[in-house]
Amino acid sequence: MDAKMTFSAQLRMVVDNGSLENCPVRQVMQGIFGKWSTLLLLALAEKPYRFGELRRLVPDISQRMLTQTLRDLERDGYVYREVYPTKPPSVEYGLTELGYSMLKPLTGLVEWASGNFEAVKEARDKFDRAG
Amino acid sequence: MDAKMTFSAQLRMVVDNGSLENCPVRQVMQGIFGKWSTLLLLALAEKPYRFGELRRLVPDISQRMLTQTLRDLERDGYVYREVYPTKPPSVEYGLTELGYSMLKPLTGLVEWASGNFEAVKEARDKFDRAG
DNA sequence: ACCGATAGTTACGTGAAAGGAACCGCCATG
DNA sequence: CATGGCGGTTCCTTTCACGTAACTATCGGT
Repeated sequence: MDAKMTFSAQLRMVVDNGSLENCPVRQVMQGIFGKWSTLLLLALAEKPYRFGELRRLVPDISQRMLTQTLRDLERDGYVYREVYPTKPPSVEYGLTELGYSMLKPLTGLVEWASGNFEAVKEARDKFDRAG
Repeated sequence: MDAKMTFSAQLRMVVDNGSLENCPVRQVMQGIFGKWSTLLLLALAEKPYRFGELRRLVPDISQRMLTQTLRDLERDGYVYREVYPTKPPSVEYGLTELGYSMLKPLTGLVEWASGNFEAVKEARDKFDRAG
């Protein structure tokens, strides 16, 4: 659906629907732009992981933020959570179809960022020097 | 450059480079994910606008946030700012080449969000009902 | 009896981001 | 002479995302 939209059509999607607070695009994007969301989605894109594996894979994340971010991603339907009744119980996280589908445009952005951060860095330095 | 990257290669881009604080991908993405950034970039994609025109186009933004967001986008090289010595002086904002280049992957995400917010909404409702 | 690993939850604190309101200089118009 | 539009800046407050630390429960091993 909506295969190609003009910029102004997209703008209207973002800006309309009454107040901006209720804007559907904003509501979806906010769930993706958390500090750890992209990182975890990329990790899970490779293969499903268990909670502890994710902790070791992303050492800077706290236990609390890992739980919370995974819950948020699960709530939005990007990630599934499966509990195996082993002892001690193990919990597997992985991407849903919706998650994979969303990851495609998201990785487009990640690739752009990793390919262009030099240009952005230069722009920043130039701007700051012009001060 | 980096035409195709595996997920794990992307993950390494995000997670490596020593501490996450210095991660280049994160540094670039944070400049894009502000509350008003996407909205303004989409607006400027249509055509250059003056400060006051942008205010009227995005009525919910405060003067302060409009100035600040435009400055941030200018600093990162996505937006140019041109002052015309009319009276009173008028200031035009528009996308740079870098801005247009970044907007392509970004609109991919916006299109995904506008096409799939129903699915996300359903996932949220289902999750919340399951309690 | 105690320690570590599993996968969390709860309470509390903090800094960055965002919002609100007022103020600024300049000029043109009524 | 003062009012309004232009393009901001400054100060103050609030909100929220994120962080730290401690606590939970169950089981296996030593």
